[in-house]
Amino acid sequence: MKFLKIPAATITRLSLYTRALETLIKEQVTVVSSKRLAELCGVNPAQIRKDLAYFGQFGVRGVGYYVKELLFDVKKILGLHREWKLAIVGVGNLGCALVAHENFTRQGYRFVAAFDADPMKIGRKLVTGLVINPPNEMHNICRDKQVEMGVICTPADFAQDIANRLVDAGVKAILNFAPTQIQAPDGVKVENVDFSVKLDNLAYYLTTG
Amino acid sequence: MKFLKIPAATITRLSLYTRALETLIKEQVTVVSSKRLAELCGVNPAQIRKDLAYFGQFGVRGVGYYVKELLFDVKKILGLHREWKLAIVGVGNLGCALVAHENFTRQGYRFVAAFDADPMKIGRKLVTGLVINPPNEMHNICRDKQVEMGVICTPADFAQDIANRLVDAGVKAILNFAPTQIQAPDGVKVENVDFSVKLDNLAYYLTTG
DNA sequence: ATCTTATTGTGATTAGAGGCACATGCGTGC
DNA sequence: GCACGCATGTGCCTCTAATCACAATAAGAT
Repeated sequence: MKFLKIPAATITRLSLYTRALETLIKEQVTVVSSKRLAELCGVNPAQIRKDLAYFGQFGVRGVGYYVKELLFDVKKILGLHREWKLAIVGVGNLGCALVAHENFTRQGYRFVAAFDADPMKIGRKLVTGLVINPPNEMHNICRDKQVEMGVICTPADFAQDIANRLVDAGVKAILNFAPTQIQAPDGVKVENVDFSVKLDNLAYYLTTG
Repeated sequence: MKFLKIPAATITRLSLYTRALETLIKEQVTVVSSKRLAELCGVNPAQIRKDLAYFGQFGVRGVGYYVKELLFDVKKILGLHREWKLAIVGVGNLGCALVAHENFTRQGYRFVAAFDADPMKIGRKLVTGLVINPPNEMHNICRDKQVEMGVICTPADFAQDIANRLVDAGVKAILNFAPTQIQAPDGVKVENVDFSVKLDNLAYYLTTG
């Protein structure tokens, strides 16, 4: 396949594939067809084949895909073959929950720093043993601990300021849970986890059918 | 404008617009152009005008949109002019955090029931005063309290079972935080909040540039 | 009253993603 | 060793969504 720009949706689906493949491994399935995998992920079989085709040839014609191999390859494509160092900013209810959450721990995502503006919290430890630091130390600590991703769990009003600080500290990827749009310079990727938007979608659906 | 099927992406953006409009109201701005609003939301101005055009004419040519009016209209479109009754299932760290979170409380989303399978938790109260019930009472309680949306915060393995119970209890909209794909019958809308996928996106971005 | 300026609403255009369908090629059975 | 069946890889087509560009039109200035 020629060298093409890869759709963001493809990357998102690759992530879905890894989960389905992990499930298959648990069930001791060794080979899977695009048809079967498609059912598990709720997508079109051709879609799967095309997504994979962006990165090479992973299947065997007449057979399918070897589950373990494919999982390895897809993880490698996504960059999940290594550990990632994260910092959490805003250690309220949600922030604490995330630090301990399986979605992070399952793969190689590790929190190595925590920040909060609340003076009452500074110096305290999270359940993981992580010490909470004040935001003004973000620059030094993040560089020190080589933080690669920042997770923002502050109220919306502070999110942009925190994002700026993270960028300043050399962080190139931000996961934003605050319900607001964050501006970041080129070269910094922001992903929003916006459940208020999802809720509104549901409300609309229920309202109109 | 003719009667057309409305893209899901449009609804998602409408939700973004409401947030930007609320910010503008706080800043006492009374009129806004599609250009300005587009900047705030990070989208194309024509996109905004077209999104709105699906539902009618809301602007004044040569002037722009009256912020307060537009916010009212868009909220009405999304169904945010009324209260919505939710149930939370899975009251771990994340579940607890969500029940108290501003994203839900800000608009008219109200938790009226909570469920968890852990016998240690049943009968206890959340910070909001909500009593935790066992899953087998879901059917009766949800119908009793007229729950309209269900929020799933269980581990992935239980998510599908819980979804089935919610559907059985007459719930027509599900917000799923578990990292797994949920099957639901026609007429039931499922939205996934999947931060493990978002993380993987960031990992990919950092890996390949 | 008319002209100017600003901004909407929308038809036309472009871009892009998803799905179909078939040729390709691997493995198995005879 | 050959033929058959099956699932991949991929060119092509379709459909949808985003963007452009302009005509319509409202407010304010002259």
